[in-house]
Amino acid sequence: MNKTIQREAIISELKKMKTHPTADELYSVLRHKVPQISLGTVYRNLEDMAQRGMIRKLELTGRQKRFDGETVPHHHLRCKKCGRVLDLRAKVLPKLDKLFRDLLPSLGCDGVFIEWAGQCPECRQNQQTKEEDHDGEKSDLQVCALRADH
Amino acid sequence: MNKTIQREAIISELKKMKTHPTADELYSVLRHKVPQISLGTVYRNLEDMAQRGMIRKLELTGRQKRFDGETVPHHHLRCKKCGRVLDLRAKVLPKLDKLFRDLLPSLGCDGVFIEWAGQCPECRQNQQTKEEDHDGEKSDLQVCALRADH
DNA sequence: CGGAGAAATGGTAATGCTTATCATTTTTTC
DNA sequence: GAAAAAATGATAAGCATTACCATTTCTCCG
Repeated sequence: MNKTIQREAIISELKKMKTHPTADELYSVLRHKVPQISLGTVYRNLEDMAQRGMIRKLELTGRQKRFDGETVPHHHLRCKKCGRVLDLRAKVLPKLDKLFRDLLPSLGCDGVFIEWAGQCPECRQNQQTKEEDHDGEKSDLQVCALRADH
Repeated sequence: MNKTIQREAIISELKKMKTHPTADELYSVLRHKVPQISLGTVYRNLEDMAQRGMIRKLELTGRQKRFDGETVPHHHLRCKKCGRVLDLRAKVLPKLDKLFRDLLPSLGCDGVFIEWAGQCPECRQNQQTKEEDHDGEKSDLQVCALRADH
């Protein structure tokens, strides 16, 4: 894999971002630094790098593919309000991973994809502010509509 | 929602199928029964019916959307060999659902998507047959490459 | 260095899946 | 059974991604 300006920019920018960008999101950021870069180059390199394990192509629901500069496995939350994908960290999650690891052979499976759904802290904050404004207004938060189900 | 030949065929055929077909898979089956049906009609109706809860649009990884005539939540396995999506049933799964339901509030989430990965029974069978043929050849089954990780 | 060969790029076209549009047909209502 | 409402088929448009290819950029080695 040769060293090129585009390639270096792609990986360094992705590693900096914490937002698991889609190819076009990364592209629009990169244009500020490497104006002549093309969307095809971004796609091509993201794919190659993911293949080599330098970055991670996320297996998520939804139309567009997302990429992550962090290669250590971790959980993700998709915000139902703003659509962004955020890291989810909690003490129970490593335990949950262990549980799954132990469970897989008995199910005849060798992997599992998990995507959490809810509201990100930011949207939750906005929601609260709104509720304070219209004091007494009902929250539209759906509580625990479990969808571990497909 | 008016009664039409196309609509009746779409829902009855989907309910019969156990393969969680994509829109075009269902379309190619339907053409045998309702030759003049169009792909657009299939898409439109699947979407409408999912909205009304008559059927279920599956939240899965991968390019194409899949639909399920069974509206009761259950787990799915995607076969790494043939790519099909099958129902996954096991005693532990309801317990797992309960665990998730209890866990969600503490994580600040209100839902979770799970997709199991592995080989379907059919492909597993074929694999075994092959191994018997080339007696002693190594299996290429990856054991427990946990991917509860994105 | 510097030139040959290999690899990557940018621009564009093509692909695959899905949604939108709209004139025509079918269904419902009264 | 006619008017109004809804759905259909055919086609075009949209979006995300991949393929293609002439040109440019890298790397290697004398």
